[in-house]
Amino acid sequence: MEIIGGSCRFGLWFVHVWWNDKTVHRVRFSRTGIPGGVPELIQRYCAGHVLNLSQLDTPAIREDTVYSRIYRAVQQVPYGSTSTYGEIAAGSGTSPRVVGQAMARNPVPLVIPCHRIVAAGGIGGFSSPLEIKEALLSMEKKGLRKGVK
DNA sequence: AACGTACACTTAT
DNA sequence: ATAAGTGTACGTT
Repeated sequence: MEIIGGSCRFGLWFVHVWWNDKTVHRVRFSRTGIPGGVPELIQRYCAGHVLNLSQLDTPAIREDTVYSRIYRAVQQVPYGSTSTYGEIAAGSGTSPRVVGQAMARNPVPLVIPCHRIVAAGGIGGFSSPLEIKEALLSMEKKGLRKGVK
């Protein structure tokens, strides 16, 4: 099946998604939108609904590699909570530094919620503006508090 | 194929 | 505050 691209709004940014059916191949953030739609789940997530995007399928978690193991561990982190690089490392049999690398190269943010992984002593980093990581976390926190919205 | 360097970190001085 | 330790990837020999 052919991969289609689309975007949807998230706060000040646009989320670009390349996907087909229930499989998401690539996600990235941008200041500008592109034509086309995104999976309904992602649309609703961006609108503030409390839902776990890890139910979406992505090739990145199917490989038999260290990164895939890490990504699967990251997907276990529930909406609105956070984990640390160290914890993910322990859970996937590697080292924190590697987790950082995996996050930095994450092809599908949101689907693999790398924004929920923070440093032991602070928020840690983010490839796109750190602002986005903070916005996502505070949105999730807010969503939990309110129940749904 | 080996080698050096770079990392979105951590833990121990 | 600083440094040593960590596992993997990537570019350069």
